[in-house]
Amino acid sequence: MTTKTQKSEETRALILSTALALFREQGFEKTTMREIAAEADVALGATYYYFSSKDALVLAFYAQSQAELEPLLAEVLARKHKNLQARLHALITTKLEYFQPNRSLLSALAAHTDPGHSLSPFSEDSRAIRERDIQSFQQALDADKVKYPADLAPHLPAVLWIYQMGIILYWVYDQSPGQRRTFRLLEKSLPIVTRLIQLSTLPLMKPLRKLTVELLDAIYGPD
Amino acid sequence: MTTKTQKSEETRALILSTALALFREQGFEKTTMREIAAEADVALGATYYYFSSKDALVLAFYAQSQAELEPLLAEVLARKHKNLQARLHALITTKLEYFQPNRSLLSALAAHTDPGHSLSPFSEDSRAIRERDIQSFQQALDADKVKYPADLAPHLPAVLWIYQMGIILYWVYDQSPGQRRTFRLLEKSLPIVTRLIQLSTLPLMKPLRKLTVELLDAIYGPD
DNA sequence: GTCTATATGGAGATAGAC
DNA sequence: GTCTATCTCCATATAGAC
Repeated sequence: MTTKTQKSEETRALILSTALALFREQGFEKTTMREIAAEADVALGATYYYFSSKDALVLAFYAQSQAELEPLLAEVLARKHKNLQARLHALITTKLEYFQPNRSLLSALAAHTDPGHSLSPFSEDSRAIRERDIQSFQQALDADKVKYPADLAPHLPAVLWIYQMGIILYWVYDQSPGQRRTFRLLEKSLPIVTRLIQLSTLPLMKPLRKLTVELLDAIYGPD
Repeated sequence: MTTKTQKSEETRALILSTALALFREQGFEKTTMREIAAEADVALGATYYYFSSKDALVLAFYAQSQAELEPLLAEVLARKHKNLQARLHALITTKLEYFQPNRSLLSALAAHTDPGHSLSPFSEDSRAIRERDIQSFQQALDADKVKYPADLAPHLPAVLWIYQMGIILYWVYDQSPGQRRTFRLLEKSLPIVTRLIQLSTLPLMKPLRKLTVELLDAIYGPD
């Protein structure tokens, strides 16, 4: 049965890698399940046996990517960056570089804002991936000795994650050569984000911070 | 030929209203083009003759909605609100109320972040609608005698429009009873938005504002 | 458990009737 | 120009072979 399981694992891997190659070459929409099956030399049904839908292939890619990214991100966080801004910059650019070859595939993921859609970054299906990803921002924040306001601090990782998702979304659809608009966006927005976090500690900002925390509680709190 | 044109116009209207009714009843995804054609008593091809795709029906709905909304929004803006916050609140709630019966249909619009997809609020196809909509925020800003910083002012309508789109997106997928979470989100976020705009006039905020304007220039500027 | 052959039903395209 | 009948291709489902 080891044999069987192993053979199965190989078939699964073959189908996934074939699919990813085709997605890369022709894009997600253009590639059909029939093509994937034919190219991998299995019947169409076999493809569905391993991946219950075309979307499931993308989800598998997403999960695999996150697993491969984890050590890369850990390594990035282990480096001695001079401040939060530098760490965030390193985290985000590492991800963009990693996803570069499959940029068009990511659009299949980014295309869905509907939290009910399994491919949405906000869906239940991608919850585990999302929570791990948010964790990396927690670490980026914790690497500083600086104290963030107690009321705001618990929300910051999720806020930074949303910021990152915005950047990635922009990048996915960025048609400029080498996606240079995205990098300009990153260079311009990152200082604002970190500056705002710094400002939030000022007594003058107390009222605005209070409003912001209330807003975040409303978003993440119960109905 | 008046007859012909008129008959045609009637068929078109019939197909559109039939489609919208079905979308309302069963949702966008569940409704098939075949059903629409059958219910409207025309051949499938006729439906495609008037609307080149299922998405085109939604776009037609969007355009029609915007046309119907325009006088409503003008009326709202004509009322004497006490400040920007009140005007924005009125604008946004008016839209939400108007779209209430077709909330699920809006998800077909909101589902696409891809600016290349015609149903995206950022697409070329919806540019005219978008620009008119941004105009209403321009008017909401102009109704005040207050001067906004000259560097930031030109960007404010588009920024407020994005804020509105965020609220609408949240509303579309809000599963809480009566979408009360969205209204809480609106009550909590609107003061922050207007407060930030006020703060932006402070000399202390000059550096941050400068960064923000640079960011906006990068977003809306050329490649 | 793994996989094949075949079926279903839908979006969209098209040739041509009127 | 308006519309019908029909076709193609696709995602997905399923019965059952091995």
